Amino acid sequence: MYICNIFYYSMLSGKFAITLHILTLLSKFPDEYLSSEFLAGSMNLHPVLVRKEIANLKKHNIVESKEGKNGGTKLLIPSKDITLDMIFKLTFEKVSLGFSKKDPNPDCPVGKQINQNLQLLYDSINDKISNQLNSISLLDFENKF
Amino acid sequence: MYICNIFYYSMLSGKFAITLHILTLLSKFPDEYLSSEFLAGSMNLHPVLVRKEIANLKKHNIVESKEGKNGGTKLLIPSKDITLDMIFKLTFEKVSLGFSKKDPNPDCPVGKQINQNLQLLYDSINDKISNQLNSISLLDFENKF
DNA sequence: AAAACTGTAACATTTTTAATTACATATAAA
DNA sequence: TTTATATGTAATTAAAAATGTTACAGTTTT
Repeated sequence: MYICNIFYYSMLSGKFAITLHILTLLSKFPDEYLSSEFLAGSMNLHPVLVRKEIANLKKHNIVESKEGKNGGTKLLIPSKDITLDMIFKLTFEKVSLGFSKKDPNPDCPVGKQINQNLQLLYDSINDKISNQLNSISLLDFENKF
Repeated sequence: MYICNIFYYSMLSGKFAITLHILTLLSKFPDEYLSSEFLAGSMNLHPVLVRKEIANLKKHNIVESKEGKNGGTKLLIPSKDITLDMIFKLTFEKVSLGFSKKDPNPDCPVGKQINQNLQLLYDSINDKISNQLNSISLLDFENKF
C-alpha cells in the first residue's frame, strides 16, 4: 500500500484482471459451484490467491461460496447486471499516475500543492474510466469468448 | 518491466508525477537554467532520479540542459504548447489494469483469450485518458500553483 | 469417519521501484 | 589554469510491493 498526502491508494496490480477472469468463468457456468482449484487452473495461479479475490467478491455480495465437499463459488447476480465499473471499484480504489512521495518541500509553492493538484487530475481521469467501464457489462465481456 | 502476451508495459510508477513536477517548476522560471539539485529539493528526491527524467525529456526535445558551473535545465517549448498527454506518453507507454500472468491455461477458452480481450479494453481506456490529457496544457496546470 | 472443499493468517520469494555511490565530463569564474 | 559547481550515466544497494506458498482450522457431503 502506497500513501499519498490525501488518501490511501493501492497501485495497480493484478486484482482487476484476476477478478474479471474469475467472474467470466463463473458467468460461463452460472448454475455450478466452481472450485478455487478449477478457477486457479484456468489462470495458472495459486488457489489461495483466487480465494482471496473471492473473499472480496463475497464481501460485495457478487458471489456466494459453499464450503465443504463439492463446494465452490457461484454468481449471485446475473452477468448482465454486473458492470466492469463495479469490478473496477471493487478491486481498485482508483487509478493514479503517481504522487510526489516523501513529503515534497512545503516551502516550495509547487511542492506544497503538487499532490492536491495531481489528485484533482486523477479524479477526473477516474471519472472518465468509470463512465466507460459502466457501459460494459460482464455479459458483454463474457460474450467475447 | 512486466511482460504480457502482446506488448511490454511499464506499470504505473512515479515517472509521470516526477516529470510533471519538473516541468511545472521549469515553467515557473522559463528563462533560468534550474539545477537538478534545486528541482530535487522541491520534490525531496535524489538529484540522480531527477536527471534521469530530464534525460528522457531531452530525448523528446522538451528541455535542454547546460553542463558545468551554473548549468541546469530549461524548457525548449512554451508551456502552452505542451499537453499533459505529451507528458503521459513520454513517461508511460500505457495504463493497464493488469494481465493474466504466467501463461493462462491454453486449454481453457477463457484463459486462452483473456489477455487479448483485456488488451482491447485497456486500449480504449487509454484513448479516453489521452483525450482528456490532451485538453490540458502544462500552462493550465502550472497556473494552479 | 474420510474426502474434498473453503477461509485465513503467517511467512517466503520474487519483482519492481527508488535511492545511492562513484566517477567521467563540461563550464564558469576567480 | 585551477577550483567549484554542474550534468551524464552506469553500477550497485536498499526498500517496497506484489505474488506465491504453507499450514491448518472449519465445513459439508458421502
